[in-house]
Amino acid sequence: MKKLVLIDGNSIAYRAFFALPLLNNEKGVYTNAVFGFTTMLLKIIEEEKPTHMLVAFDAGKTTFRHKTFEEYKGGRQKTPPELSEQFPLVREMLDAFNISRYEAENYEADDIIGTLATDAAKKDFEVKVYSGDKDLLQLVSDKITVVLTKKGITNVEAYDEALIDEKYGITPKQIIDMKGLMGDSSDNIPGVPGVGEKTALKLLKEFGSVEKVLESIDQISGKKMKEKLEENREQALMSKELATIFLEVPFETKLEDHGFGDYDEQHVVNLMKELEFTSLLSKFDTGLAEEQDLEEITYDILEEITEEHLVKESALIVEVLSDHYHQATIEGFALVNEKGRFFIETEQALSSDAFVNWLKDETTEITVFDAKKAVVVLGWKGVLLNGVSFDLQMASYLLDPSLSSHEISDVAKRKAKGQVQEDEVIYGKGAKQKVPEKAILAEHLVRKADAMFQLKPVLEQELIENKQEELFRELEMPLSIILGRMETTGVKVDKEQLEQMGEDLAKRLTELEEKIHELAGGSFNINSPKQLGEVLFEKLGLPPIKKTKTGYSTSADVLEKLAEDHEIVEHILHYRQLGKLNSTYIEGLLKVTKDDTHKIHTRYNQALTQTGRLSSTDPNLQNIPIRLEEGRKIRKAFIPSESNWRMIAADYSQIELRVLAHISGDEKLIEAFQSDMDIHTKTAMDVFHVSEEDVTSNMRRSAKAVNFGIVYGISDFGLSQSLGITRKEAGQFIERYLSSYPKVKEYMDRTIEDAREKGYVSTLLQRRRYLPDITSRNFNKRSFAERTAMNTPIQGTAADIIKKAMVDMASRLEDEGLKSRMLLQVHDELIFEVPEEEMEKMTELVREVMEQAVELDVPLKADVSFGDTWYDAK
DNA sequence: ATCGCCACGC
DNA sequence: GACGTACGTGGCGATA
Repeated sequence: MKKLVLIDGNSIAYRAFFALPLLNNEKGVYTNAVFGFTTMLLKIIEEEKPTHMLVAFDAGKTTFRHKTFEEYKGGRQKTPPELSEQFPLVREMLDAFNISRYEAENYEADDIIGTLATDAAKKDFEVKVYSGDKDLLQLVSDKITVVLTKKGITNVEAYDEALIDEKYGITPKQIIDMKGLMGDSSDNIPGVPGVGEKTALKLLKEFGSVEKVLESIDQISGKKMKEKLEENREQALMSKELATIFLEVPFETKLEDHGFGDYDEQHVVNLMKELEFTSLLSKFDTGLAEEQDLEEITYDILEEITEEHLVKESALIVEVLSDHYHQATIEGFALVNEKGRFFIETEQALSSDAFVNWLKDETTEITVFDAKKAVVVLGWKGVLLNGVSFDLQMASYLLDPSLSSHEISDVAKRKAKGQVQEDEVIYGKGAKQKVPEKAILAEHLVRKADAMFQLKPVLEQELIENKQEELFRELEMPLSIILGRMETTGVKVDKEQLEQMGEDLAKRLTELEEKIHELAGGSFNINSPKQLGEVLFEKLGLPPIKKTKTGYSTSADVLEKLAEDHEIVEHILHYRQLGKLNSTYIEGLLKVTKDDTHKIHTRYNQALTQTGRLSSTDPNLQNIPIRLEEGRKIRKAFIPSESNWRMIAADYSQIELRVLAHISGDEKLIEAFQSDMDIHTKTAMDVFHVSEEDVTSNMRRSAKAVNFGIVYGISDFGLSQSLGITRKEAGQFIERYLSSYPKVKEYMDRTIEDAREKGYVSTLLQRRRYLPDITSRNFNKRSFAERTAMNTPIQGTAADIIKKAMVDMASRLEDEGLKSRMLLQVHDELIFEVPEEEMEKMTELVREVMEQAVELDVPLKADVSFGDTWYDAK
């Protein structure tokens, strides 16, 4: 069957413009509307698979409707120039896709669409109309569907007759009557004053049309309403006329001329490249095109490495495919410096004394990508890499942590230095990943090293301009080596302990499962939210409190509210809790424990979070349970790796709030920390204006939640959730907090202002986070950016501080010749394993180093504890 | 393989 | 009044 898609060009372009932030490409051309439009276009092509397509635009300013009513569309805001300038680009994009476009003097896009749609319907086409304008609903019939944008650009809703009936209770034709009565402020159609959507629909359901309503004025209840209708007879009829889409626009072309399907992909790809729509390009086969773009590169495959090749300033690739780099295979090396470009096979490299010694040399200045990975991988092979001076990934991350990729190929593209293919193109991905033949591998690695060699001075210069050089050289670079050592050291676990807990849990889970199935009156998978939802809310008839996109919500906060209604609920909560412990922690940890050493080697990602914190994977050792005793016991399995050693855990007390006190300079907060008060009690005193004795546990709980909110930048909504109060109350609460701490309020305002001016916020050690949404017209986006602006300097500075403490700690351990080892970092906490004889010294040293990491206007406080296991160090 | 839901930590 | 609301990682089930 033939299918015609008609697009209301102006409407969709407007929609895209306002839905997206004001993107521009490198040349400074605004592209957000074109981008949104193109996204929509691709979606339509993919989903509708139209045989015919046409995009209609409004032509000049006046149309035949202005003869009827001069002020038609009066009072409209002028199209922003940032949008106007994009229309030619939209047209260009349509031409690239070989899609017809049409505009006609005197007529609006609606009329063109209406004329074509009805014509096509007669010829038995299936017709889809895309717009953001409800007016078009009048066209709907059994052949014509109108798809309206809902929110954003690709979130749409398709209206057929049934849906219009469901939503409005009228037929498509009556949409015109509805507009006639209620008017349309955006088009400046007056309608009948005092009649809105509700009244219009009521009248239409009773009488059927504007004309019938006017004939039957005497039957209408309400004196006012009668008067209004009487007075505005003509206006109502005129409004209806204005809202009616004209279906006989004269065309020079035939419907058949607007076929779609044959277009030059390369043309589209080129235009998208020019506009920098990289995310959209992935849908096209650009691989070939990119390969053609690569210029030749020359290099040598080194059979013998000599001093000649090993100069001080070099870029080095240590190629490892797997992200999971512990004991991974090295695929090859590439070396680029002023002497040339070289590829070296792994065997060759590692058996060359000259090369290995060069790697070990601390005075070289090697540029790598992901220093930690290189150091760890080589470390497992017994090779030391000591001369790393520049980590390209780290530099890219510090310059802008929000970039979704810091891969060499992407940095190279961004800075237009060197030509590198993406790793995925060379190796494939997932199960299909494999190493290509030597020549291809060698060239790829050389290209990467070559790009790094060129990129290093560029990024270095940017770091200097940003005043981030010290952060880079003195903090993150040394830390990456330290983290690598921590990962390689690993932490020992008591496997038997974990296995024992696992058996215990398994038994209890079986019991709970039986109980739940019995109470439910049948067996089902408790782990499936879908099945669980059906049991709870359909079979057992409990009230569904919250819905998710795909069905009923069964989250813990929902279940807690249902606990009183049915016995089954508490068992489910318990089942969930134990199930989580068993699958994620017991089974999860056992899976990643090395068989021979019983050690776990996590990996820290040092170039990922937006705030400067680390993250940890395989396994994540930063979310081992602690809150509930049941889960906390998992920590009993983390033990020292040598006999007669113990665990030390040291955590910063309220580091974020201390940072806040420092950067805001608020006297009350500073005083509280100088006198080492319980900060939540202090907050309760200040917010509720009571003395210390009069702070109830509830007040303290609320104060704690507000402090939590300040630290994590949550919204009034977030606070209302955590305290179980209304959003309004939560909002008032936050206001009370801010008026209690005026300097904090000043800090918040100043930071937002700052972010607006500069486009980014920074931490104590000059870490940056860019916040483009801070000027967004979208309330949510803007609010989110504002909260981020306030929160990032706090959380990010805390991250800076503990990182500094780690670097200091590592040098102290070395300077003092201690055997103790730093094992883990959990955001505000450091874990060590310590020989018995160093315990006394270490407890003091750790405290001192952490508290002296930086000097603030408030003291930093670290609590140090120890025990035979991580659990006991509390 | 990828998405959605849920749950754990700070 | 919109609209969806700290940062992460991982397991599971459902779906493609």
